Amino acid sequence: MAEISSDVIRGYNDTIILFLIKDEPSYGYEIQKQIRGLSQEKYIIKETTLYSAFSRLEKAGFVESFLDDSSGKKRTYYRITPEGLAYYYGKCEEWELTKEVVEHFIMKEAKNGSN
Amino acid sequence: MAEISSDVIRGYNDTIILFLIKDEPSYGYEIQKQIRGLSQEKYIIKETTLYSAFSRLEKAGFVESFLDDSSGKKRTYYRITPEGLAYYYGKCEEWELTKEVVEHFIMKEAKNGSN
DNA sequence: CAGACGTACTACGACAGCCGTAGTACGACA
DNA sequence: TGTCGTACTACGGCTGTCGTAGTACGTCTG
Repeated sequence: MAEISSDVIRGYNDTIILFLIKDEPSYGYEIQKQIRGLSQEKYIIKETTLYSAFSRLEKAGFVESFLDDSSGKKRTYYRITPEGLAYYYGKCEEWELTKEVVEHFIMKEAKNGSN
Repeated sequence: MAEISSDVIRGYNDTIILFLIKDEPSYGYEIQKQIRGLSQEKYIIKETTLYSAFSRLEKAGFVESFLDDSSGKKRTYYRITPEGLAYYYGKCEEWELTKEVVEHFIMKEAKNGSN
């Protein structure tokens, strides 16, 4: 059973995060669980990867953070900015292109049979 | 016009190279041109990226090199090994999985319209 | 009430792969 | 003779991922 290598996803972690906060703000732990769930355990983002992505995105102006402890837990929520949304849509378009390109070099039905 | 960022392809450069030598050996310059051509100029691999991939692949036992100057030019050709072929097919399967996962987070028809 | 467990992070440093820059070398062509 | 295209090699910087570790607080359990 193939596993997804992180180098493949590398260019899309930011995009995945933006997707998950684009309708409503969320926070690290929750996003991690959502990625895990939506990918059916096929992709589990590492905490350090996730939080460093947040700071990168905030530095870039693609997300804004705010604190909320109304749940009893202190959490840093992230909200997408208009620039972040534009970036997200750009990445979606890029994805379509990338897919097209990569598939020139990929064989589906790779092989039937043995070793 | 979207451009493909290298981080996206990062996990697939090796796969692309293996694809291009899997039926017959080839060499750096030629492979570079093939990638450019097959992707319709959408992906242009950098020389340094390409050659460092070759040495990585050779170290891993996925390709073998040999010299040929019968064309008047001295060239280092690379030939895929059985292990390299197996790796290639594995990557093809991984690609299908990756595609599936990423597309949970991508919106097609991202937006119609302006800016 | 102590300790384990789950939640929610932060800090630090290593490493891999991409890429910019630069340089070599040689043949063809003008 | 000089420029262009071919065919590389070397070096070093940078970005993003990830291993390891540690903090802190709430809840649940015995």
